[in-house]
Amino acid sequence: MRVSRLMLITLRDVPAEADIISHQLLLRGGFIKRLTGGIYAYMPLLWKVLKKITLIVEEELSKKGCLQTLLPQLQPSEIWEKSGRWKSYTEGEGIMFSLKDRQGKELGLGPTHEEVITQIISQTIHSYKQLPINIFQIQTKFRDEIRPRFGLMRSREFIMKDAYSFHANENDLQSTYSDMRNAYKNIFTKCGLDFVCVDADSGAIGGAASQEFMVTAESGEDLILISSDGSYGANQEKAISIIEEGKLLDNNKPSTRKTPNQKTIEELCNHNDFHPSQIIKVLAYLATCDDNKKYPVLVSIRGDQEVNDIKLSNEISHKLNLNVLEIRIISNEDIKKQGITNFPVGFMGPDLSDDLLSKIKGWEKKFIRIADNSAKNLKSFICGNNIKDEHKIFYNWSLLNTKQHVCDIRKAIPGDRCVHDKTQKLKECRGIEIGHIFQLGRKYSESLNATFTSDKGIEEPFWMGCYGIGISRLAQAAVEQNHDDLGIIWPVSIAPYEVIIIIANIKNNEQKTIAEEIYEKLIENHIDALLDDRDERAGIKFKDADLIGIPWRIVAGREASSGLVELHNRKTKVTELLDLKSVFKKLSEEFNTEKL
RNA sequence: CGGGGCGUGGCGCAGCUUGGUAGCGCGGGUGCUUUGGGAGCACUAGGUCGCAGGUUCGAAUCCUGUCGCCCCGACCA
Repeated sequence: MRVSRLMLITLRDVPAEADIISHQLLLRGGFIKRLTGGIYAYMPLLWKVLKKITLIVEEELSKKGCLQTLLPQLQPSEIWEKSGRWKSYTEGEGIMFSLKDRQGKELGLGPTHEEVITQIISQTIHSYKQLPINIFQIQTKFRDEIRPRFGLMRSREFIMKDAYSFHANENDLQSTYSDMRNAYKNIFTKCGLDFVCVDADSGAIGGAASQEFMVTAESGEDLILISSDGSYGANQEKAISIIEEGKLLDNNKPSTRKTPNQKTIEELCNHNDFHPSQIIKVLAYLATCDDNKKYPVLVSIRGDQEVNDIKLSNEISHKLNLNVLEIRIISNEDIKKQGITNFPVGFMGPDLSDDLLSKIKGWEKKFIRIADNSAKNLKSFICGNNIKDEHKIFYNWSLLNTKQHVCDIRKAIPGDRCVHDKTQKLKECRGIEIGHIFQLGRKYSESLNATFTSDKGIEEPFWMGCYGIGISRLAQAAVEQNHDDLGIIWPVSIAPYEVIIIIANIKNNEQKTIAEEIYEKLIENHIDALLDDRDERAGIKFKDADLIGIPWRIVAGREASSGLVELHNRKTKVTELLDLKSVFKKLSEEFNTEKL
């Protein structure tokens, strides 16, 4: 391609809409153009990048025996009703765009395709003999994000690769899952990215095991925790760790103590000789579920620890067998609105009586009581006495007449010791999620009644897996990770063009001739080359080449008359003055091309 | 949803406090000079000042409403 025909419009100033470097560079280089909030046009240069990523993905998936398809984006509400996701995806903070057609029938714009593919597979596949199946598509997805931001990182319309696998049994699912994990590692390595694979929460998709692939970058939206040896990594939403030993509380006689106005752990410790790890912190939450009911939840956790809301929300989901749409701390306003006068905020114990809820309207009248292991494991502790300005001290669980659901809802933090190896500690880094793989199990096949006949002649729901890659997000993540103050430094494998040949002075015929000769030879040898034939000053061409991040630059300039050109590497910034033969030799080594 | 900020040629901004119907830099076009790191000079084109009301002799500027965009928060007792 000749730059004169490339529609290359670069900006010197940073557009005000962009905040992070990758977004700024993509805009300045003319890779993307915003149409409206969270919706972008992929300009020709970026489309080349996206196609290269796509090719790598297709090639690696094809190696694993995946089939490619293209599924409808407009989807009827019925299949989403059946899977139980219509409400949670369209109401409240749901992310699905929904609309009505002229008959008044409800449709959704696909944010993902579990429902569609499950229905189609169940209609076409009937026997275990036809399994397993692993099928994927690369296409535009729509999500009405609460807050789109950072350009392609969190946009409302984006390109995603999603694959779905169907199996006769769990073992087979697990083996495909691990196949796909390897395929993903190959894909991201080929794309030239630094990434980590971490344990993850499966979120609204649901299912059992799930892992995320993260491109490490300062601006990442996710906090990930990694062991120093790299053998354990998890999203903080999911991370587990060994809790620091607390300070043991003396085994004194249980009693109560007046603690006027000491509502917080800090105040309690300041006024008494307590350590936060000796106190049980009790938090009242309100969970809104997809049965339209609001459930009060009483959470107990050791005073020096924090609650992981995702873990908490998952536990409630499991316990009630419902989807939790929203979970939040019960606010003073809630209490006021409900007309409860004696709610002992700051002085609650795990045994807070359900009687408090008796007059409440619109909430369930019993607390779901959840105790984190950290609280349950305390032999002797301090906790609220359920009366204003009073705490129980030197108490133990057998003295509290209460039944708790005991589990792990503790937030792991950097510095915690690792479960797999006590000598290692978790360190934090930020990541951009570019891939996510799930073992869905039979959640969707059961709800959508998608079955096959097993080798025993019995109808069984499929075992399913699903595997996503954010193609457009990956492109931007690559920029976030690979740039300098001059612009983008694309990894060669996904660069829009591999080589740019600059004619320093277009009016100089020797330069022009030698540049054209190089250009033709590169094109002949299937090297993706750009020829900057614009009638511009050399400086502009250098700036543009750097900004749009072409990995190799050849300059036909001053030395053209003696048959020499410059070969410059964008990343290493090494420049060599070479004759044509040497240039071709070097490039043929770089690109594994025999002919050059 | 809540809070904050911003809407003025393609991009970045000034003007608004104290009303008098738009200006700068970049970019575009033409010409001359220049020619290895976003050139210089001259000329030139391009704007219903987001939109709708209102106040006023007169509104980019003041008032009301509305739409759009960006940022922060979705939090512990």
